[in-house]
Amino acid sequence: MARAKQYWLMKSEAECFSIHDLAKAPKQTTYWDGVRNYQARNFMRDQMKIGDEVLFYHSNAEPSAVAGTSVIVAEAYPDHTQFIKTEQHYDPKAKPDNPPWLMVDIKLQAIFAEPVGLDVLRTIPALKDMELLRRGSRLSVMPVTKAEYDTIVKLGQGKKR
DNA sequence: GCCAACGTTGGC
DNA sequence: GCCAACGTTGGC
Repeated sequence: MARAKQYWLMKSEAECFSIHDLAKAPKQTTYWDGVRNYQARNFMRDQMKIGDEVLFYHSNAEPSAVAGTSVIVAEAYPDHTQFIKTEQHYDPKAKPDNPPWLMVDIKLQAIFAEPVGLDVLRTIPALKDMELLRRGSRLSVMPVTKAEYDTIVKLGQGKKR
């Protein structure tokens, strides 16, 4: 039996790589490099599958917000940037025969008509248990429930007024 | 294996 | 730019 689709939230600094950069990328697809946290890596390595849907979150943004959705199009494989000295996320301890850091590929699905800001997320009772909203939460890749995902997508599509 | 020091994330 | 919270490092 097919495994149930899972839902995720991935953070990117809007200044660094925004959903608009993804929209301009070839095939509207990119590799998600730079994850250097074991918990986040383990989510990608062990649980992320092709077809899983992802909330694209802008951190350190004005305002910080979920900006849209994307879909996993390649499962975890070695992140080549860990071996490149000039890369921001270069890891001098990474061994090519056993690379610790992985990445996935994501493809744009939709840019929200109305980005859903952190302040809005905090006001929604159905979202109160989200990892993102936990005090001190710093994970850059984290699971969300289908209910949370659907709630945020609905907000992002915007209401007719 | 403890834990202090340090570095990073990310909201504000 | 500040700083709280957290992860990582390294001395012991």
